[in-house]
Amino acid sequence: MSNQNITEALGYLMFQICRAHRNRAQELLSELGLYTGQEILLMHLWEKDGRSQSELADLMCVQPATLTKSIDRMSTAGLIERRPDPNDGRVSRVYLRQAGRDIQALVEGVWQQVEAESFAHLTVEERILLRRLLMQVKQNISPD
Amino acid sequence: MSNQNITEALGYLMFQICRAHRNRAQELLSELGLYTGQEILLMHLWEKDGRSQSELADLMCVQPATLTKSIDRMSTAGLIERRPDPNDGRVSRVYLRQAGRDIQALVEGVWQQVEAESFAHLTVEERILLRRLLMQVKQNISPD
DNA sequence: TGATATTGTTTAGTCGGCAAATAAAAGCTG
DNA sequence: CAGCTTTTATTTGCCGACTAAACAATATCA
Repeated sequence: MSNQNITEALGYLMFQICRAHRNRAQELLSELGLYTGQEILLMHLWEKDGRSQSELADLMCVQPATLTKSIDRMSTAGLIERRPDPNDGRVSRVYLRQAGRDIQALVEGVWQQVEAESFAHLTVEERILLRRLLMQVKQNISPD
Repeated sequence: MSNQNITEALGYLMFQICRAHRNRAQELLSELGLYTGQEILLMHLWEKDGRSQSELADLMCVQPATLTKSIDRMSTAGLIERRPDPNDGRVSRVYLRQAGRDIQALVEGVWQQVEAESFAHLTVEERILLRRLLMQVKQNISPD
């Protein structure tokens, strides 16, 4: 119970898996001209276009300052664009451009592939169980 | 089975947990003057002092270039120091300095605290099960 | 109405990561 | 032994992430 060694912590195990997951996703996403994390932003726009930056920051659990630079780069790349909110001069809303829409299927394919690789050799029951356990962990640690 | 939506992927769930875990650890480690990831390097030195950089890179699943800069900063901070290997002119070995030894108990305390917070409300059986499932995922995705 | 919060975004600086190119030392091989 | 290959570490440059601070626009309230 009192694991002195960090190496044996469940948190460290998850840390290693997430890094491997990220590296594998990056390997495939780089072929689409994307960097890690950019597909998450696109995903939220595919779900609902024209979100404000603070809205995106909340959804992505990221600081607003992180988004500013990322949106700059993705705008330069032609994936998205900023447009000021007509009703509130403070907020700037983020909209998909055509290039950002066009890669949706490819990006989702990448995620499905990595998902399949990661959770191979697990039965359906085990996946359901894993999801239930992880949901509990998320509730424990997320500042809801 | 064919989850179109990335939000519902198990990989995304783990991604969110890892970020929350990292942020929580960072919050506590910053009080010790450490940045995220530095405690992992120290951990491997506490286990065995004087490791080479390539050895550390393997253990940490990190590129050598990442370590170079991190070791620079941690050396400046007085936590560790580089010493050339007497038998092989290529390798430089990393040794703990006193400040790096002194914070071991504090850092391990932080990890135990975050571990306890993260995996609260899970029975012993559930933790064992979670570990088994995660080990399988790690084997799937890690380039052993 | 006018002074004071509050909210949304940006800027500057730092850190952990990566890839690609480079340099230096050791190992191998004919 | 000379030449090629492999291993080890560094440099450069970029991206995602953070904090702290600044700035601009809207809300709030006396």
